[in-house]
Amino acid sequence: MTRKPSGEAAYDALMSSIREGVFQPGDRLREEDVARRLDLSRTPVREALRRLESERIVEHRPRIGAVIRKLDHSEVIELYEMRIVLERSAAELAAKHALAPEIDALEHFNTQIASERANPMRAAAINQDFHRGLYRAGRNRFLTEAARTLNNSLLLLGPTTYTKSGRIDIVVSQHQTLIDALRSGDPKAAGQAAEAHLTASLELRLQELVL
Amino acid sequence: MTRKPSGEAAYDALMSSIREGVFQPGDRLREEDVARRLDLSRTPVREALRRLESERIVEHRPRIGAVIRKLDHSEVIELYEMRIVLERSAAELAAKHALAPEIDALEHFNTQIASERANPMRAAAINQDFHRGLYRAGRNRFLTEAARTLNNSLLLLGPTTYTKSGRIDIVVSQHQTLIDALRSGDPKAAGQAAEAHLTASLELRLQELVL
DNA sequence: TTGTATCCGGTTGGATACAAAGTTAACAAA
DNA sequence: TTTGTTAACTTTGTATCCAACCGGATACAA
Repeated sequence: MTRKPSGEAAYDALMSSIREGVFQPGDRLREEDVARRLDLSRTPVREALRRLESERIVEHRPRIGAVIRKLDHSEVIELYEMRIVLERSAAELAAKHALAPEIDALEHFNTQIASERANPMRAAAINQDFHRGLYRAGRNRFLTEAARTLNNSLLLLGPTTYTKSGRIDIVVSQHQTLIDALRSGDPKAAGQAAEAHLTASLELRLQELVL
Repeated sequence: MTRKPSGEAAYDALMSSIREGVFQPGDRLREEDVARRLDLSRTPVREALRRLESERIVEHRPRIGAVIRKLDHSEVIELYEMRIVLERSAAELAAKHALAPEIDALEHFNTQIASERANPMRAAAINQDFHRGLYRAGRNRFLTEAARTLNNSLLLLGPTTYTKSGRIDIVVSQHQTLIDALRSGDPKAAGQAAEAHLTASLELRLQELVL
């Protein structure tokens, strides 16, 4: 068994740290610091940081270090706008290409989300699976990859908004609308359902950001 | 004047080489070779190669080196499909956000393309400007960035298909349809114009690939 | 002749050492 | 007290060095 390259390990570790909020937007990541923390040399750390830079998670400021990006208001809007673009397209494509078992799987995820009403963290995780499944059903690797990158950027905004009571039920029903459209192989309806879903999500996010 | 970091220079150099066909899909890029050629050490070269990898231009094969990717048939389809997604969205957004001078600029580019009928290379270059302008008018940095990456992938397919006689006139007229839609601020029409334009482009590309 | 084991060369993976450049802090002067 | 200047320090940029690993070639045995 060949173990995974350190560079990748460093990338994963940093990603997790960001996901868990250990590093916050605005934080500096000095190569030497990170290297010490992960018990590696600077070389693989650098590699990881450059990768984060190419995904626009960090900004590279010479002589300062990598800084975790802050998204200003307009960037948040653009981010969600882009997410809507991608997800609408994924839904349209999935309506054309998805096989019945794939749609079944989506429905299964949605049921699980509903049953985890009490546990927002868990529900959010399954929600990720749902969306990943949708992209995969769309059968376009470039689209899937773009979505993955975009989701990473989304981490910069902090944890997902699943705490509001009643929110989960709304999400589940929106998912169901999408699933129905997929089953009937209606790209247009699927696209609109996805768009409506994410638009709602954006509105909620904006309400939170105002706080 | 601080000169640009070698890593970036290496990236640009490699990118140009690919654009100009010096390196072809399937070619191996050994770090040491590239380093010698650019008169650098392996470190910045590595950085450039990793970046190319993250943009899916090269594939990283341990102990073999970076290999310039070959796109199989289904990937070509997916690539264009994705391009249609992005450009349709850019057109829709541009219809909402573009200022009159921006649309004027697009029209100017289109006129230039028409006047360079005799020089396909030159026309292709201006065509790039046209599309870049469209994205910028869409006012979404994530979308613009995704398009940039995708265009790099497109380089893997070789030079653009502007040689066919009459092709340029068709392109120009399709661009004009799009411009008209932008002027009337009609996102739907703009999106459809963009989609029609790129669909035609895909068809042509596929005809060539069969050869 | 074919299958297998072993060895050697090539290539990347990672670490360290050194150079260059910006940042910051201290100090002096207004 | 504030501002300008300088000098030390911090941090990245690049080169080089060593180690690990894979692949192929070769030799030996069945």
